[in-house]
Amino acid sequence: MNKRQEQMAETRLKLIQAARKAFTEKGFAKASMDDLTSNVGLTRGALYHNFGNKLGLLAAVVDQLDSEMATKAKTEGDKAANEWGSLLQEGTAYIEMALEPEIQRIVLLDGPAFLGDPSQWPSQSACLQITIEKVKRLVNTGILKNVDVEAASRLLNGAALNAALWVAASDKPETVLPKAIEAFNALCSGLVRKS
Amino acid sequence: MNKRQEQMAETRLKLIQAARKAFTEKGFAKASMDDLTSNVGLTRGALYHNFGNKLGLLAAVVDQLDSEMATKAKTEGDKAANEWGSLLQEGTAYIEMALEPEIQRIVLLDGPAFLGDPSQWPSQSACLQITIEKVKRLVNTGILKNVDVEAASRLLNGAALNAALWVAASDKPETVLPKAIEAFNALCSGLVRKS
DNA sequence: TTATTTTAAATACATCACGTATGTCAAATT
DNA sequence: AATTTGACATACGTGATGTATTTAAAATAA
Repeated sequence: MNKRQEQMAETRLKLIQAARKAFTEKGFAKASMDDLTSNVGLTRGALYHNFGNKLGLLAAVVDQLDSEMATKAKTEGDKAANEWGSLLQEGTAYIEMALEPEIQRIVLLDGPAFLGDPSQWPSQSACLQITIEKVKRLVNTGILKNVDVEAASRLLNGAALNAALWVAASDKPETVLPKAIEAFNALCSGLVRKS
Repeated sequence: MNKRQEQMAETRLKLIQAARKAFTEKGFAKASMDDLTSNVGLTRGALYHNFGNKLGLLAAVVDQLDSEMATKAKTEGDKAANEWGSLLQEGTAYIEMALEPEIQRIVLLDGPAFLGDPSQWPSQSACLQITIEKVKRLVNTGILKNVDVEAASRLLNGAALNAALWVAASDKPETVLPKAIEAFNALCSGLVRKS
């Protein structure tokens, strides 16, 4: 790799790091690009050169977070004993991740508002893809009803997201979280094929 | 009522109308207050006098839309033969309403991003309240499992919302909509107490 | 090694939107 | 009829984005 490319990769990392912090703390709309760049010893020149504009930077940040989420969800899901438990585990993991301010603010709130529907993002919402894969397998093995895979996956993700928003905004998250997970599991059971 | 108050009420209506239009077309962030006020023959002076700031105007608009949604959902739900069907009907109505650009852009995307968690809005999300009432009654009559009412309601609302975002962003909404509704019904059935 | 070209990033500038401070005129009050 | 209130307009300051230009360092070529 070039010395130039190395340098550039480093500034991209720096900028994304700074953006994650700034967007989380101030929200995308109120985060100043002058501020966040100077925090890592750069100027907006670097930012526009690397990401085109403010939205481009947001897209890059969302992409990074989304892929981190997908990895984590998959890891957690794989810990379960069977495929069905795996779906529940992934959902739980998703709810818990969505409690992190970084995820919530950037991916769940600002992301859709400024970049539009997640399924049309460049990253194509890796997180949703994971759920789709899992549901598809469960439908194919006959464990789940024969519902539309993408529909069911999107609904599950949506439910998990709202659960997380609720938990995060509540006074006592630790009390509310188990209730959210229980309700999520109940909803999931609605997809099971009746024996 | 005063002549002055009459006038003021009229300008408030005008501004909210203009805002609904502008926010829907450009999104909250990119909507210019100079533009939307001049569209109804006013200036930003009127806006700041009546709503304090840009966020105040958004809150007023969201409040209006939210209460329209709640009314509609209730009306649709009341058409059903029984309480259970009523819940499904409300959910369906919610999904269908969320297809309207106005609802989607302002209430579902910009609202949470700029005003925060819907349950903490001044309107307290009338829409969610309706669902909570319905679920509460179904739990009390023993039709639903003994899950936490608010948790279940929030998850249902979240699922419906994401379903709508999906349908709206799809190429053929008319094909996708029934799939979304079917999946929603399946999820709901997970809340039913086993006989 | 030296000269030339590329290019990552900085700087300077134009534009535009928000919010505040001030002004104005009609309407309500006395 | 005089005075005060207040709904809205106007003028201005601040700050943020995006673009055009410049700089300087690294890659390439001679």
